[in-house]
Amino acid sequence: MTAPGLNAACSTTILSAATKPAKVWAPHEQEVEILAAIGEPFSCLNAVELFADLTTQDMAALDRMSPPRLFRSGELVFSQAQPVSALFILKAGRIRIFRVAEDGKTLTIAILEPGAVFGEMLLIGQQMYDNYAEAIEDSIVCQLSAADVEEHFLSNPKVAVKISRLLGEQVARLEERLTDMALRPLSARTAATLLKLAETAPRNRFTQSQAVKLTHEQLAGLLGATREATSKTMSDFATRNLIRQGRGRIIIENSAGLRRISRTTF
Amino acid sequence: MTAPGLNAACSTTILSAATKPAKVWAPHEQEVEILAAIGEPFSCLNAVELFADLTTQDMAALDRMSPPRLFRSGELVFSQAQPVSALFILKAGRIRIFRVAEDGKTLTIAILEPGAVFGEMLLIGQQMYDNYAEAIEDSIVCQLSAADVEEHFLSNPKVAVKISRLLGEQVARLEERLTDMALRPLSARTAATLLKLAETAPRNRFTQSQAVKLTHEQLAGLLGATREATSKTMSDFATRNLIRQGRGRIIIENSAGLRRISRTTF
DNA sequence: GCCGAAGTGTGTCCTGGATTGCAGAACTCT
DNA sequence: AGAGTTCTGCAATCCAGGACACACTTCGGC
Repeated sequence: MTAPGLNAACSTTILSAATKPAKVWAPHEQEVEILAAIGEPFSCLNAVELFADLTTQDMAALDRMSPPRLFRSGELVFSQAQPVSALFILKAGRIRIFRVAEDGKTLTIAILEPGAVFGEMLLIGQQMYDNYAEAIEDSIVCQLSAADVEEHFLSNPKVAVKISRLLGEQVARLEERLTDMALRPLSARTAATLLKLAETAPRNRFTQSQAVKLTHEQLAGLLGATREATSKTMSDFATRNLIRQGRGRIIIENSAGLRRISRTTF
Repeated sequence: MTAPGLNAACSTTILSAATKPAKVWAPHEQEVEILAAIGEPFSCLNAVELFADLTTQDMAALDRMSPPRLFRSGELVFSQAQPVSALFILKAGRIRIFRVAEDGKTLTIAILEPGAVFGEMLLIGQQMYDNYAEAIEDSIVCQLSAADVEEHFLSNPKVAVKISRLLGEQVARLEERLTDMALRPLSARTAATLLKLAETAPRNRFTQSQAVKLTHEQLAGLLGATREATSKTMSDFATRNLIRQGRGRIIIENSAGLRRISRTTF
């Protein structure tokens, strides 16, 4: 239950610690909390599906080679300046992967939850990869160097197949998103995105409602829309009782209704 | 030189035959031409980069199992109704991969040239894959059944790695396209797309100009825009001498100029 | 408690493309 | 050579969202 899975249901203590953003480098007691988490018994590797087929020895070896590192909320994990040369595993916190246009506008490709693996492009010898990764909460990230990955990984056919599957899913998701972008109005995209995000989110066992922990601005980045337009859509949804709003969090009230809207074209 | 590569530079006879569309099933002499191509000495498999690492025996075996099949211009290679259950190799002609929205509007995901492999999602056990594939010229396609692929393929780690690379490139392309869609105006997207298409196209050795063989409508499908808007952009480009137009083909005259526009944001 | 920052609600104006509806030009087939 | 298709070119109108510009509120820090 403390094992970091793909959803955020893990290790509440870590998460709640990471939740408090500390923009201006204010090392206080919360930092100790986070740092404590680094030393926790659970390695970066286990419980990450990608590594499930490794031998215990390999796993241990890799684990020793992958020092956990803390990124403050707002810090860049990688960028053009510091191009990807490693495989990252997100242990705690949240990371936003995004791209930047010439004029500075950005589109968020994904928002990662603990347990996610990123920087996978390196696995396939891709140099050109102009994505940025930024911690949107204080986050703990382990990194495996390219060489280590090469040695322990690509040799193992089971892992290779798993990587293919991973990438394949990503392709499917991206194609879906692309067509949404091209031929669906903002309202539909918003509804769809909320639902998708909710899947990952923990469900309140009593009310069955689910909370998405994002600001309108972050959501807008994901939708490829402006903050204003997104806000408008959200308050529209709110008045229709499809969602409830709280500063930085959105609670899905009526997922059926959202699903209907998400299928709408006009 | 007759070997089908990833660009369209191969086997001119086949291609020119396939060029003539025959919408209403009019089996005439052109068909014989196409059918003749089926029997040609070159197998579907060799010269496709994905299979380069197979043993000659494996290759021969697979080749025997992959009957070439003719699709008329306009025919569907697969769809929801006939979901993907095989790996396809495009031997001659051109295939358009696309998705459909509820209201019937479509977005073209890719336009494939001879030598391309598609239906790769099956490789990774993806069922949900609501893409359609349609021949936009008379095309010859070989197909490998899922079982055959499984047996001869996934066992081979080199091939697995190659598949990863393939998918990885696709991910990169899609992310690029997604951000273009989200934050670039039509003109920029059009220019960028033309340039990308031109890469694949053969280059006129004298003028250095390259021709993209698409109608405005097909291009619009790729851009996620209407035919009209695309036409407008194209004639704009034409008056600026960036391109020259011909029914169903666009000749790049000034790729530097296009590149400049493709980087523009406004 | 107070202050500043971050997050949200609105309102107005303005524009890039979608929509609609034709008309002419270029091919293809017979 | 004629007839039906397929492409391409306009032009008029409409509208979802972008760009700006603020006001208000909630929160975390001091």
